[in-house]
Amino acid sequence: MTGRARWAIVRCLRVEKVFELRRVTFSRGRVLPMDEQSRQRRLKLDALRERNLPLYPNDFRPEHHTADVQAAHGEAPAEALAESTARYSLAGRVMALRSFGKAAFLKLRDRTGDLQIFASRDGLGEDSFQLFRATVEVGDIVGVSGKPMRTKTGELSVQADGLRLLTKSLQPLPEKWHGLTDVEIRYRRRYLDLIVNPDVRKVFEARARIVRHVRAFLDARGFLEVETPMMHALAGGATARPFATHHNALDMPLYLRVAPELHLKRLLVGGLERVYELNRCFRNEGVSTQHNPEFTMLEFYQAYATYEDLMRLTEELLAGLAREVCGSTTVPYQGQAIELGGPYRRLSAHGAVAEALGVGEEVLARPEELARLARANGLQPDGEAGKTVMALFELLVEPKLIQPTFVCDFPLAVSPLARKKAGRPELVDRFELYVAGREMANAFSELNDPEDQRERFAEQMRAKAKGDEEAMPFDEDYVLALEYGMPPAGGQGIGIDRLVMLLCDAASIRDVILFPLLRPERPA
RNA sequence: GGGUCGUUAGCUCAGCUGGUAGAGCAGCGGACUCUUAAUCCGCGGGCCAAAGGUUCGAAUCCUUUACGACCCA
Repeated sequence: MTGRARWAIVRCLRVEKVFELRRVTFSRGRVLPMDEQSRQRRLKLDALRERNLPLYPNDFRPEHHTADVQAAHGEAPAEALAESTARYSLAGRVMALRSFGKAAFLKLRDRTGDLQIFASRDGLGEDSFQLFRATVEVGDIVGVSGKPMRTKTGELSVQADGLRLLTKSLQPLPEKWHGLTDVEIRYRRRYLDLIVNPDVRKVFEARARIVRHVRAFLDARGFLEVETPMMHALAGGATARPFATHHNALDMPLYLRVAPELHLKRLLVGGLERVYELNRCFRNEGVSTQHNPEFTMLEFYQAYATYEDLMRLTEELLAGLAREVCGSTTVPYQGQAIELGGPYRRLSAHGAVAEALGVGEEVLARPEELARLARANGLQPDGEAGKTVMALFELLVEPKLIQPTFVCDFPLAVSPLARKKAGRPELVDRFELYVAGREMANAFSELNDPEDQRERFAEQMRAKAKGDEEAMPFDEDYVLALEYGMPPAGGQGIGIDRLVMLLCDAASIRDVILFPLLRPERPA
């Protein structure tokens, strides 16, 4: 044994002794407990130290992916592979390791898939093989070079003539058979989830395809993608509570936007005519399987269009997405088959509520009767008829709308930015699209009468004064924009997270957001 | 906000009416050049989420708290 090696071992023993006494490691000045396995993994780096090799080298350049090997030799028989002169260099994470005395099988995973590596003393040479044995284990990232082969059991593999540890994993991976199922750890350490559960990556790849398709769909129709402020002096455009923050240099309160609507419509005033924004919005409300405080919304606005035009556009968009992502307009969702090929059923909000209550629609117009029906369903009517009707809608109708359904003609009281219905001033030209019992989209013919808009804001202020924390603030600057003249237009918002849930058959919004909001593990 | 359930080894989970904490995988030592959850022999590993309480004795019973899941508003 060389002096250096002996010194290294002695040092290890000392280090081990310290750990034995303290059982801790140090991280950013904090003392953390360290378990046996992590300690063992650190010790394996000593074999590299003894040979003066870099612990975390970055000079290996893989020239292929595992899928390249599969594509080139997927069907080739063993004899053909034995004569093949093809050579590959690959890099990836060791997902499984079955070791024999002088040979071992590794399952190597890169972003294209898995491939088996055969590492033997004969292939690597005595020294490399011993180094491999001393340092590499499941979870590590390695670089491999070699030629294709087929094992006795017929599995396509690469026979390694070079194998290097590129990055040591100091933490053990979750168990190979059951994997990682603890949802809390899956969300908190999404990287682990992605390493161990390949389907998770598929969801986020699908999400990227969906977003790309939406953009391409709108771009092809002459819509301009824009970015408007996420920090607003007034959080308008939706009835929701905002997150508040503060700008130090300007010493002013700011709010994270709850919707981009009012800025996008200013752009209609500016003559852009067709605009869209696909980005984050923030709402300061509860967390659930349907709600994350930050979420991604698409909003688009088209001049000289009505909400009727947008229904047709929506059918086209969703049918195209279903074909793109699921390969069919019929998509499975939580055990149900959802048909996204249009046209979708249409019904009026009042009609649907009246039907669910088993009364005539005219009954909803009588305040006493409406209040009585609301109380009979466990609601506490607050006097505003339109709001009461929509509360009944959410309770009785919404969960039953499994197949895509446009719900039309909403009460004025819940629609402060929408155009009044001609001849029915208590209603607006608006629809919401429901799929699988959930709101997927919200659209209306835009209100472009500045005097009417001024009155609607005033009504919101009255509601706020009465304690409605979700009521919209009065946006004088927006009314000023309308006074210059906004072309008649239709506008729509689509919740991208819910859309991804639908197309990926995900039960929880957390399954389609890489890093959903969770409370800190230890309160600050 | 309310209800139900959960939190035990790195991971997946047992642990009965209270009697000193268990398995598989992973890890460590050894054997093995064709495995597929490799196999075989041996060995370590735990503040039972946290704090209080009841008890001779608590992972187990009670209370509170934290975090999470599901359902409801």
